[in-house]
Amino acid sequence: MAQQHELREKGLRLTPQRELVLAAVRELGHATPEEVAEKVRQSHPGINLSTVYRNLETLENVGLVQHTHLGHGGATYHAAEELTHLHLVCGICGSVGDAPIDVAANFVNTLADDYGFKTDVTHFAVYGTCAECARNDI
Amino acid sequence: MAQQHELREKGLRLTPQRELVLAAVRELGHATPEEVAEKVRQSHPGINLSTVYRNLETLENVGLVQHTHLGHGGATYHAAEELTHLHLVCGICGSVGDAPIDVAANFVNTLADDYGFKTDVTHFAVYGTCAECARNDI
DNA sequence: CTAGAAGGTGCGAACTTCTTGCAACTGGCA
DNA sequence: TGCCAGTTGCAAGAAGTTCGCACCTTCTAG
Repeated sequence: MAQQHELREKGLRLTPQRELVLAAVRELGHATPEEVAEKVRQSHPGINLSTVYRNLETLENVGLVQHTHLGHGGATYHAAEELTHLHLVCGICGSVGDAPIDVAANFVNTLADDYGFKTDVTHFAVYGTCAECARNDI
Repeated sequence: MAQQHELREKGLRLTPQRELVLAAVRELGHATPEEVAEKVRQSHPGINLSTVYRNLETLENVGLVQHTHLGHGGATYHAAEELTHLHLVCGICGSVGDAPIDVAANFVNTLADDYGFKTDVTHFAVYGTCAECARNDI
């Protein structure tokens, strides 16, 4: 498995829990710590929530996952490979849609040129109303 | 005072606590509930945190204030009048800068046209690195 | 193949932040 | 002036996250 090397290469020890947490994040796309824990428990019921939190933090430190704030309270984690799109969070139904990064390229460049602000596009959620809710609402 | 009318006009009862909460939000620009509470306590020490939370919620319902997610955990509140700019949150120093809404106009239009997504520009924080930290970091 | 050190895990307790129930109080209207 | 609904303060409670500590597992070296 290439996956094993991934962790080892980062100087991490290869534990079942760690592999499971990483696999869960990848499978879920984006998930809260608790969702990750729930997913992991399907194959490894005894895993502790603290362990999930610690592993998410560890994996984030080595760049394999990353967290984003999707609005309400807690952070949401993604696999690093998936950070190629923006998140469109609907304030009404709570759904999270995707859009390719380049729709924001212009915006990012403007901020960089005019304000010297280096935007981390993958980290911010775009808040608003999704197409479906907009249709129902009006 | 016009401020009194504001609250009355919205069908709210005029209490000292409520006025103070609104005044605090306006004065602080953007603040967490706890910061608002702290501010209010300078002139009215006995105020309860619950009261601040409830008033922020009430004021938001009538459109006098609004909350935004600036990243870590809790919500941040603004006076409605101030929602004419974006928030540029620096992930390193934590500072919150401003930029006029129109820098995002293009971006917003693209999302609306291509995805039917109605972006609430004032609600989302733009995450990244501010000019100062970018300078120190590189 | 085995033993030891470093690192990781589980568990429980503590924290922080925010919410809720309830009794007492107060602003606004008649 | 007096009543009623809306508000407040207090305290308990829920949710999400972190921390300390003892035990266990992985990896390295011999």
